Amino acid sequence: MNSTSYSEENYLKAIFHLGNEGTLAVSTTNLAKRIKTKPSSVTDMMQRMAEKGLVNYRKYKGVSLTDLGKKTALSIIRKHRLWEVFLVEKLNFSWDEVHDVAEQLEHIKSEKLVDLLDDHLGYPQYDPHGDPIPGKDGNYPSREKQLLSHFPENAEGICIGVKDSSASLLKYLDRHEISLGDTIRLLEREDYDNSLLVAVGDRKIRLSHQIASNLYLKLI
Amino acid sequence: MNSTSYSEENYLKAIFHLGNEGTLAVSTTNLAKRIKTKPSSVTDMMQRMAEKGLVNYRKYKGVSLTDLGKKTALSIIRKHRLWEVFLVEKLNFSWDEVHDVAEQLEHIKSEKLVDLLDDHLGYPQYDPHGDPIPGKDGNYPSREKQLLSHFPENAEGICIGVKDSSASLLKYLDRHEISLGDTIRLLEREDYDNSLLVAVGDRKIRLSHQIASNLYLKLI
DNA sequence: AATAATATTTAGGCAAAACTAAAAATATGT
DNA sequence: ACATATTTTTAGTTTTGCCTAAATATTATT
Repeated sequence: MNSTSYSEENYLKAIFHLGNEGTLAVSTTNLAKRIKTKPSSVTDMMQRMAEKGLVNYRKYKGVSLTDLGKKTALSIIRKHRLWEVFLVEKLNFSWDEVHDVAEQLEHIKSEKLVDLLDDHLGYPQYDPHGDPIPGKDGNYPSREKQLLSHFPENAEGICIGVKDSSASLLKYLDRHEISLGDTIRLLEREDYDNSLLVAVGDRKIRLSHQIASNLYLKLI
Repeated sequence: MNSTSYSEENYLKAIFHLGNEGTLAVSTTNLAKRIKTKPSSVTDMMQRMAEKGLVNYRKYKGVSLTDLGKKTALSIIRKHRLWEVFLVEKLNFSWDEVHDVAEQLEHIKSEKLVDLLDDHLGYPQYDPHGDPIPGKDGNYPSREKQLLSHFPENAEGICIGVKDSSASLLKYLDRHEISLGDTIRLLEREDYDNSLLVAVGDRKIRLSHQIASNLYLKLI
């Protein structure tokens, strides 16, 4: 069995993140933006990855992950997040410097390494950004809540909490009439500043990344 | 400046190890054997790496490292050995399982990572196999002793100690009339079983890898 | 429903790093 | 020193992952 390449793994991860945990189909253009490459390169890659059984690809219809693809994506995300914990907790990286290094470390191939690292860290459930770490079996430890900033486009959720529970954040939400229990749909992500256009009930509101990365929603 | 690729880094390491710490010229055939590739591929690569200023290459005359090449090689060896220490001391890998994983980890690019790792490990001087860890500046901490098994072909040294000081090893050496202070020259390395043909004084002896990796010599 | 705009795919190429087969240079044996 | 053997290089391909430009589908507009 020829195992997945560095590039393939990055595609799997991107598809997983863009397509609401790998179930929705993702367009080649969106993938291209995410991977920072051209749509034609994506098409090319998707055709090869479909051959390998990693993705479901239908011309002009986008891609989604196969079971194998999803399993592989989860194992990479698992590695990424475990390494992030290691970097912050053991090496004293600050949480915002971690990403680029973890992006490299996640591709190291050794099951034993991951298992021993997991053990060494005490089987953490969340990474330094609060994102859940998939288990060895690929199961997410309770997919209850997710940051609005991590939502895929068009996903909908119910507001169930905040990450930073400072008075100023709560006041902000109050002023904009966003309360726990509200249904929020992500309409559009602005690449430039990472702000989000969301629908709260029937109102459309633009939220900064700052806000969105502090709002926990439960996917519906 | 475009930084060194995964492949290039492996070539640098190989040249360093084959050519008595990067000063001697190394033949393309020997390099090919080491890298497990074909001589023609090596020639190809050497021409491109010479362009980049990493090696000195003269047609039919072999290659050696430039200062830049040597500096880069040392930084990779530094990373490799630091990771080995990490794997054994922090994750409880056994010393013989470490190599393949360290081979991958050594290519992670992040100066901060290496520095913090070094700190986390308490600035170790030797890796789990007893090989010295180059410092940030590329200096070896005393090149006094080196395992016979790490010798390049035709290098000569004086036997100054053993790594495993068990009775059985010492008896073996006694029986074969090898004593501290003897001058030993490595004549030939057998790829198949890693055994070595050496000259002790004017006698030629074949030593198993097992033995050679427990004999410390001082290079002369 | 026809046309314009946008998204996606095809076709043809390029660079890295490998390969094989053949040519050229160096080394060896007598 | 000369023929032969070995080593090294060149030339021509392959695969991976990307690119641009052109062709084709799909979606949106009126």
